Amino acid sequence: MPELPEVEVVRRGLERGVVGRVIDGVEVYHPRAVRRHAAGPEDFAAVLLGRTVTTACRRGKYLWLGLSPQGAEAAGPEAAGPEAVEAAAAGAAAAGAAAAGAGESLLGHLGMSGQLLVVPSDSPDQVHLRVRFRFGDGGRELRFVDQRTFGGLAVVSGADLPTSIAHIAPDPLTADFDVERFVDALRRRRTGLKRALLDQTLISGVGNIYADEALWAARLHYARPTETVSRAEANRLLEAVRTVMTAALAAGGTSFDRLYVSTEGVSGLFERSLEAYGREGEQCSRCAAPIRREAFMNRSSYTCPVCQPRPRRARW
DNA sequence: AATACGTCCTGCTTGC
DNA sequence: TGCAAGCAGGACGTAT
Repeated sequence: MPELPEVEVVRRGLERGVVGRVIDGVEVYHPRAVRRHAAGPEDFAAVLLGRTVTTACRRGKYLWLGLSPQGAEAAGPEAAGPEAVEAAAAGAAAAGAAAAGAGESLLGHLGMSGQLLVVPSDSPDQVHLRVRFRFGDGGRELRFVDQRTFGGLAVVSGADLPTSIAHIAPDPLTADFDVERFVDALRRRRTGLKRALLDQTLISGVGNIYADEALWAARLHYARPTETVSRAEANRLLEAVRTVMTAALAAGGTSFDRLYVSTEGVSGLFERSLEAYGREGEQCSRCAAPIRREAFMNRSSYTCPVCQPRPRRARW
């Protein structure tokens, strides 16, 4: 299931594989894949034609491709190569608010099983191929493949940060993540600790796997009421989130159920490094107690019953 | 306002 | 053997 590290691997693949290229063909095979595109599948395909991909960005689990203005003379791949990327990055940093909201982007979310693949045009169609993008250079095409169709694509306003995801909090791997702000906001909540971690308006990019891994690393139980979490514990938890995600990114992500792959179709190797998630009955690497699985929020939570004792006052 | 929960979706696994 | 229930779970709309 793609969370921040997996989405970042995909973003990097898109940066290498499609930035600087001109879209000249779009085919939507399943309308649900573009349900967030308000104007419908036909408009989705039409509005992308002739646009150059200028950037590949990410916040939390969302990723988006910056698009050259509609109707602008299509720049050749050479003209809109790395220079365009640098210009966009510099513009975002320097112009700040002035650049925010301007322009359009192809926004995507992988959901549970979404894949963005950059593959040769003559490679066989995937069973769950939902959208195909061809490029003017005739090179490899971009394919959105999604078995469970929880993911989706849409053309939206905003290039710096699409307006439709302005409610998504910064993610903990960005340099300007405000630690104090996060700690304060977490401790003001009145909910369980894992619920808070999974709330993308508080901190983005954390899903079920890395929430369990970070809680295990920080020796905290998922049902700890947030108002009882000390500043030190909150900082420890955030540090654990960063550590586990950084390690996962270095390993190419976690491919727990083989539905997550990079743009090249490669699985990540972090599954073998998981300490809690998916390890029910196996020994905790710290204390040898068997890892416990419990139903929680209609999904599973894995904890070490010794390292992560259930709080007397539990909240979930 | 803030928090909680049902719903969407498909394919693999489990159990009778 | 075959069928059905269970399970995986991110984000959003709705309910409280």
